[in-house]
Amino acid sequence: MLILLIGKLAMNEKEFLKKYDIHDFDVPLCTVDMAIFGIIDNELNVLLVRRDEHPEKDKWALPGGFIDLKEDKNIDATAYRKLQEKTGVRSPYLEQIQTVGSGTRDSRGWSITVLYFALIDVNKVKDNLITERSRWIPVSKARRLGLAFDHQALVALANGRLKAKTTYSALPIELMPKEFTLTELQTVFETILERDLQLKAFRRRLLAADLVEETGNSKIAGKRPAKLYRSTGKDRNTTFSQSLKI
Amino acid sequence: MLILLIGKLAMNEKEFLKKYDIHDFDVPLCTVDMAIFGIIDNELNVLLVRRDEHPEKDKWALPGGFIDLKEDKNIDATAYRKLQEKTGVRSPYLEQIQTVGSGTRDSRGWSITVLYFALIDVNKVKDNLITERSRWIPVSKARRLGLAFDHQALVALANGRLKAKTTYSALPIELMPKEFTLTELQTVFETILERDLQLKAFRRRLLAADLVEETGNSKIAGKRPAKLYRSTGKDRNTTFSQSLKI
DNA sequence: TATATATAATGTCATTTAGCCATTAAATAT
DNA sequence: ATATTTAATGGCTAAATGACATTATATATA
Repeated sequence: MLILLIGKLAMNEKEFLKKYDIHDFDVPLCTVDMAIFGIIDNELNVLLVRRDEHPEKDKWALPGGFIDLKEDKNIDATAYRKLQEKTGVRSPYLEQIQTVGSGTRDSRGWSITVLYFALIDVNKVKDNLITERSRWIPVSKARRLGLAFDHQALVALANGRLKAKTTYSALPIELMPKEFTLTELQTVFETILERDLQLKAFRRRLLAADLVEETGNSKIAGKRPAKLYRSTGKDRNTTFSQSLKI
Repeated sequence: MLILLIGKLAMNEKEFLKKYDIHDFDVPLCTVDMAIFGIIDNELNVLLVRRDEHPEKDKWALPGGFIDLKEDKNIDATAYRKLQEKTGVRSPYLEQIQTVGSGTRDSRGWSITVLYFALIDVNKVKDNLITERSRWIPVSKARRLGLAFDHQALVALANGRLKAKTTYSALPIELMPKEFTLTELQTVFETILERDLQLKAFRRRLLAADLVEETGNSKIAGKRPAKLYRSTGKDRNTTFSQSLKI
């Protein structure tokens, strides 16, 4: 009897799925967009592309696109694929930020986009991928370009998240080349936070948490040579108990 | 000439949109799910519903559903609507957590869900909405029910976010009735954090940040009457510079 | 060669906030 | 009255950041 019942339920579900067609319902358009950040000349840049197609053709936009239902196992895979296509970078720092959806943000109809942000060392990006239609643009200048859709707001969202995380983590290390001086790293932090930091407090914080270590090399930029450091790889997980003031 | 060009572009876009049909592409199924939390008998509960329909019929699940493309202006509106349907609560604390998507989480095909969490005072929920098929269930027991889809993981995600936020904010105040004692509030914090807190440190933190204020009333629970407090309404925005240990 | 200068790095104390534990306060029960 | 129990405060310690002075190491130049 119990088995019969289970059998009946299973059959019902089978029949249900047989008849089920996603196209019977109105569904929103669904995309993944990437805010890929990198540091160029002590400035925070975001990778933008000029749209090849309608709508919003020829406007600058965040790289992104549709989920490939055959290729992408999950939604993170879509983001990794997009990032790979645009930068060639293997293992970037990637994090989902937020999903934005409304009936008005895309002229094609009700649409949602899952926004990710990525932090990469710009030197790792394959040169041939940076073209007239795919460029690093300073975040401060991006708003003047009149980005496609609501991508202006998406850049602001991603930038806000990066800024917030920078007050309680060492995530910006992901933006650095293999070897860097602590002065360079501090400058990157200051760029993101849009304020100056105390030199001593900054170093103490990073070193106490064992987030960076000396490479033994040094770099002559100014007068006295600066020690070069590398990441210990802990920066993706470490959160400080005390956050920096805003 | 320039005007002609613009005219041409505009026409192209118009034509493009005319031909555009979302159903020409394979799109994922898209839902919104809600993890609605409340405190009952000093325990963290989540509102679950028994599924009326296939797939996963009769299994317990998070309340949720499809975006109503005609009614919902944006995706937050979908979440508010779902919450209103299930609880009748007007202005809950609501926050988007994460979007989960994969080809395997739903038997109907590739699907994504935008997960929200809400914090409400259980007393505000209309009694008639709590039925045999829509019940408060302790988070600790939810995992034993074998929830539908990946809702087990979604509850864990939401619970994790709540726990994390409780270390650096006063968000759990949103779970309290209008008037409450600080001992009661501390118990709620301890429930969420799954550890005891220092009485003095807890009060100092909340009072110094001006998050609660005396109502002038008191409540006789044990021996000495306890002062009753109310929220000052700052708890949604305040983040402490120093987070509690985990 | 000595000295000025600029950048790098460290020393030290003040401030803030959480952790901890003892003590006091205010009610009820006996 | 006194014991008991829960509520609330006092006061010290510990940990981490903020602020600023001081020292270190290179180059440039008289």
